[in-house]
Amino acid sequence: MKGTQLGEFEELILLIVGVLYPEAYGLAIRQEITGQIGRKVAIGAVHSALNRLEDKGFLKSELANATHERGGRRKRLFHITAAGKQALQRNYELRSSLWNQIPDLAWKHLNYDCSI
Amino acid sequence: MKGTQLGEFEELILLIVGVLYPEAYGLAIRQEITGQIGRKVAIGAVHSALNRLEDKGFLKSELANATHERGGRRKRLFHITAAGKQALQRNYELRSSLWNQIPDLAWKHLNYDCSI
DNA sequence: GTATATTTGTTCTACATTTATGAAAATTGA
DNA sequence: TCAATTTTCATAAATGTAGAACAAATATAC
Repeated sequence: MKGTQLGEFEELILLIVGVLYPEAYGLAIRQEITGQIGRKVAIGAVHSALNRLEDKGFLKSELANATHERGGRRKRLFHITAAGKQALQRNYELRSSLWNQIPDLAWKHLNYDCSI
Repeated sequence: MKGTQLGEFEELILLIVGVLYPEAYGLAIRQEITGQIGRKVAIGAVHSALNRLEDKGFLKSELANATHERGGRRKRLFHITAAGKQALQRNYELRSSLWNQIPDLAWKHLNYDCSI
């Protein structure tokens, strides 16, 4: 992948930023992944994906003002750019197209529980 | 990703193996990617993805008999396993679900061509 | 017929990018 | 200062990318 391509994890993060808008920031995104999707990831993985996505122009971010809660470093809130939305749509269309091109024949052999 | 996850390129290869069934082998897959999809990849990239997919249990392969064409070496023909189909479907459903959870609000700001 | 070239295809090796992990550092309210 | 929250950083592992080396078959020249 060379810069403009969207990795598997990156696509997941991009979608979740959309779902969580306008409260999409590192830790909340991680919670969504572990809680809703049931996949365990470290916080660092999330942030490195967020940074790459911003470098590629699929996300933008700004620092939010401090909240009135105890503790709490300022959050970096992310949102999807037009390019990000376009990348998601392009991926969706490509996969749909390929999926529809798969002949029924390709699934037939799955019914027989043979070893090959 | 820990062994069972499907990478972006791996998912593409998996789909194309389905499309090309039962004539899915290294070079044909590469031609489909460059010709139909317009993405340039080296033949080594295709084979390493195929090998990983077979290791993960998403593909199986067998050696076909040699053809009577010029240079017709035996091909290694791939086909999707039940686990492979399941992985594709799971990915599809996860992305559809997330996409539908994105509030309209998340796209509103794209209409204004502002810098943030 | 046999040696050599040509074509088709896979395997091997090396390296780049993405994903993964957890500890350390930074910022904020009390 | 202290405790809470969030990001940043260093590092390792998995995935993606590239092309040369190797193998096996047919074609062609002699």
